[in-house]
Amino acid sequence: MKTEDELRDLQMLQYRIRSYGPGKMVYGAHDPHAFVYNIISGWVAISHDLLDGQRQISQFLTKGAIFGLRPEGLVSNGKSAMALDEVTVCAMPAANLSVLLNSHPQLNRRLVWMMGRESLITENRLAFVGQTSALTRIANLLMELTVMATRKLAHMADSKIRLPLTQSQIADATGLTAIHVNRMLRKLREDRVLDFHDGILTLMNPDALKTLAQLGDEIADAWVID
Amino acid sequence: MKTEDELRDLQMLQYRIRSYGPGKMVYGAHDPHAFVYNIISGWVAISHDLLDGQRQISQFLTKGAIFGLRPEGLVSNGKSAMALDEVTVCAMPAANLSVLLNSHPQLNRRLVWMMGRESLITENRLAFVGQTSALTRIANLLMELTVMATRKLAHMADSKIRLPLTQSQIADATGLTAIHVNRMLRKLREDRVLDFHDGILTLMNPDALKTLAQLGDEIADAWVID
DNA sequence: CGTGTGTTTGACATACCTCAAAGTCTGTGG
DNA sequence: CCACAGACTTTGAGGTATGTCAAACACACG
Repeated sequence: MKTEDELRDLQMLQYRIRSYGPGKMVYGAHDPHAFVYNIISGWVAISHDLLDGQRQISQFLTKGAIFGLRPEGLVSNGKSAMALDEVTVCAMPAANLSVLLNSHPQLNRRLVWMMGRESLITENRLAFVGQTSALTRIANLLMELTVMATRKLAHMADSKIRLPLTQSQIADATGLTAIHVNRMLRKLREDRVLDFHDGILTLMNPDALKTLAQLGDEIADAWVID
Repeated sequence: MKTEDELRDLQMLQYRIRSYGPGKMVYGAHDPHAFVYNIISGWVAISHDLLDGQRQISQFLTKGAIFGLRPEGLVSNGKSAMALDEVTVCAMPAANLSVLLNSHPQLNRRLVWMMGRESLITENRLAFVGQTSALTRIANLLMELTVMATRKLAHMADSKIRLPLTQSQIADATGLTAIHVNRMLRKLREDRVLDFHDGILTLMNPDALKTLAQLGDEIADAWVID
């Protein structure tokens, strides 16, 4: 199912279009979140806050992604969604969605697919954060974001891609400190693999990056929303 | 929906009951997995293998959990499911399941709930692996498994719980080495917090453990399958 | 012109890993 | 019954990847 069809279905709901500037929260860690969101444009980061104030970014989302959904009866406290750049979303009351799901098997299947995709991506991130070096984690994350942004895996040398991230956000996603992320980005630049600067990623050597990122072919499929 | 009702529904499928001994693979990293499984008894570990042979355990599952499900069209290579003790599962062809889902909204909702629950748990693990110390990661994992096994959060001092895990498996789940897990377990024993020995966890000081594990109340709800 | 956020760099500290070796227990075959 | 191998655990010594602390720089914003 294409995004356009999906959006048409969503018009049967009391949806609202909302926009958020960079750094604005779509929902906060302790908000009762009664809405489900579909990204129309821009980047959103979903993060999970721990009791001592540490933050783990679990996902980066872009156009077509759905977020804010929760299992009924479970409170997922400590989760928040932040706009990374200028973001436009379609927000609808969660209650209305569950009604629609029963009558629209297509939409239901789409939703199940999205949730499964999300799981794959999160488990992939977990595996890298748990098992690999700082350099590999960063390389893998940048590959993920690149594929999400461009919706393709292969890139020519010196391609430039806009990724509206700070080094600090890369740190929160990879389980590193911003300072160490900075050191690793410097090393990647010195090794002529990539240059990440002011939200612009330059792929100096895409093949080297793919190797460093320990990229399996399969996961890249999940990064692309068709 | 209770497990009994669900099992009754599953009888409409060509399900098969299968058993696996400790260490046996329910499915391997490169198997085409055509089945979906529902655990009747025992523990199963789901893990994600990286290219260089590293392994990350992303979930531990017990009675009532569903696994083996994948988003249509996405190959999730490198994932495997291993029996930790004597495991009995109900296996059904994935194709049959999707037919049933359309006709049984109850089952469909249950499945969506399970997937959401799974996501919460994996994101929680990611946050701990990415952001916390070895001691906290281990404490948090042991709390998770304890709650899954007993289906309740509170425990009296010196309660004993059977958790059929090796230190090496704890290491694979927490992103540590088995050697370091051993050292941390020794420290927990010396600090009279817990003792983990031959698959038996003794909660010497449950409150101290809960604090160490940085346990939020909400996530515990997701650990219990009702 | 000051304040804040993000980046960059250096010196130093440490949590965790690696390597090495011995100990325990179980199962197996002679 | 003994010898052996294999999985898991335990401990020590030493190394290193990453974190911490400190300071300066750049840039945007009011």
